[in-house]
Amino acid sequence: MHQASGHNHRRCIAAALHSADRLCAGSGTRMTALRRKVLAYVWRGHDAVKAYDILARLGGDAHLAKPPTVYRTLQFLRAQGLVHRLESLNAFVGCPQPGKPHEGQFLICSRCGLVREIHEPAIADAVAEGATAAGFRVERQMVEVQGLCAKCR
Amino acid sequence: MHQASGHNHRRCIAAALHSADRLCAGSGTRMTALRRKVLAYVWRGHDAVKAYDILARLGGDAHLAKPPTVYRTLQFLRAQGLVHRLESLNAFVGCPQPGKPHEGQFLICSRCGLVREIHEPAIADAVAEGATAAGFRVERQMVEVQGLCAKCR
DNA sequence: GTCAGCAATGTTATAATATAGCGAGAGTTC
DNA sequence: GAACTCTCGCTATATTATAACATTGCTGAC
Ligand SMILES: [Zn+2]
Ligand SMILES: [Zn+2]
Ligand SMILES: [Zn+2]
Ligand SMILES: [Zn+2]
Repeated sequence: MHQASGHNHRRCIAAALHSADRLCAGSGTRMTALRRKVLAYVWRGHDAVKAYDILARLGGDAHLAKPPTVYRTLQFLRAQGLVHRLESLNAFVGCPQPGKPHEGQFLICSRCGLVREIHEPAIADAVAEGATAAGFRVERQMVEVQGLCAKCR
Repeated sequence: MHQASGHNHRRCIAAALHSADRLCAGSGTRMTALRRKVLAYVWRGHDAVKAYDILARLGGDAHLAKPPTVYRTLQFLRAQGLVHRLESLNAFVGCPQPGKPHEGQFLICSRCGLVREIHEPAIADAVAEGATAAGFRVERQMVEVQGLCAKCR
């Protein structure tokens, strides 16, 4: 787990859970205990989480959860915009600014695992322009950058 | 398989195999029959190929290939720059301009499967700038766009 | 030529990631 | 409380990928 030092991470978790309540209330969906538990675990740090790690965690509670439980829950959280999937890692990360649909870009530290989500219009615009120039109509952008974070350089 | 109409696809395959010969000769590696066969199959069209489809194809030749054979061969081809991996599809596609290391961007048609590789410095630059602004040192960029190609729009 | 060395491929087993399909339970509505 | 629907459990299976070791076969020194 990556725990960025110099900040009170409990606030990150609390903020994520609060956003979840707000979003679910707004969309008529339910923020159940299971979903809350999974979201909290995704937010255990600022790195990406594997589905089977969540599974093991839930299983540890003596419930012995099965894969569909985790994947369904993750799908729900993604649909609410609370969690993103990192395609290059087959892993999941909490969205720090859920609520508004966005084209995020992800910076992934290959040393400590930190995942930082940024929203640079310049990137999204450049991608959109490049695709349009090639005759493509963009539905979804996936931008993931592997590298070293400020602390690990 | 996606076969873009209006072009002689045999030339695409021949060009890929020729590039492979040239690159291997230049790097002191061997373009073996197996590698040639896999590369030719990756180039059976302009869409992405799954590892286990390659496996089935090789197995069809009565050799019954095993997964490591395919993954090792793909790894070799990727190392030579002849093939790219599409992270969002868990699939592979031939590089139309191998030989020079490049930060490619991939446009993936969600209807017909066509994969088009572009090289827009504007995209790579925007990503590099965004990452640098966030304190990251970039090692590898992954840009994949899902959408509709010109024919499918 | 032949033999040592190394690159390539074969083989077995297993790990890691993900979904289909159906049924039971719980909250909501009327 | 009966009907409805969303949620969750559960079994099974599909898909993607790697570890570890054995064997084959090319290549270059001699
Ligand atoms: Zn935090
Ligand atoms: Zn986000
Ligand atoms: Zn072609
Ligand atoms: Zn390329």
